[in-house]
Amino acid sequence: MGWTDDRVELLRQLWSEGHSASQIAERLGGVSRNAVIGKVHRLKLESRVKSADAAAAQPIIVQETVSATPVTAVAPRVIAPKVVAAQAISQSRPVARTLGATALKVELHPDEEEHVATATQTSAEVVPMTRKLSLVQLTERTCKWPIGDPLSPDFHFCGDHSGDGSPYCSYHAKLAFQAVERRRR
DNA sequence: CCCTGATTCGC
DNA sequence: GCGAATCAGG
Repeated sequence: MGWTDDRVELLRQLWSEGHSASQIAERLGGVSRNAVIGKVHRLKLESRVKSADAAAAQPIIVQETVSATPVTAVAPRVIAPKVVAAQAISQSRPVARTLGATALKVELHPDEEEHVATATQTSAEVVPMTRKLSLVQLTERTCKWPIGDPLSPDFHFCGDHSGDGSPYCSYHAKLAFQAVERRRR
C-alpha cells in the first residue's frame, strides 16, 4: 500500500491527536510503525515526543489505588504501608513487581499453590496488581479482564501480562474458567 | 520484555 | 520517497 492522499491525511490527523506510530500503523493497515514514523518525518510533522510519552506514561492515580487497596488492612505484615506508598508514587512498574511478589504467589508453583491458596482465600479479595490500562493501551499480550463499572470514570483493565494466547493473565484466566464452569452446572 | 520515537541507508 | 533495521530511551 502506498501513501494516498487520504491515507496521509488520516496519518496527519491521528498523529496530531497523539496516537503512537504503532497505533496509527494498525489503523491504516498495510504499513508498519516504522513506515509511519518514516512518513511522519518526511512530512516534517512535529516530534510530538513529549505529549506522546506523557500519554504513554501511566496517569498518577496511585494515591487512590494505594489507599483503597485492602493490602494494608488484609496483610499488614507483608509490606509496610509507608514503603508501598513511596514506591507507588515513584514508579508504576516497580510497584507492580513489589506487590507482585505477594500477589504472584497466588499463581506460582503448583506444589506451593495449595499452601498459599489457603492463606489467600482467608484474606479475602487480595487480587494481583493491575496496571490500570485504558482500552487503548491493551495489546495482544495484556490481560483484558475488566475492572470496575464500565460506565464509571475509573473503569480500567487488568493489563497484567497475559500468557501467550489467552486474553487474560493467569490469575484472571482462572477466574474466567471458574466462572464458566460454575455457570455450566 | 514490551513499547516509544529517531535515524540510517539500500532500494 | 519508502521502510526495515537499528539505535536510544522508558
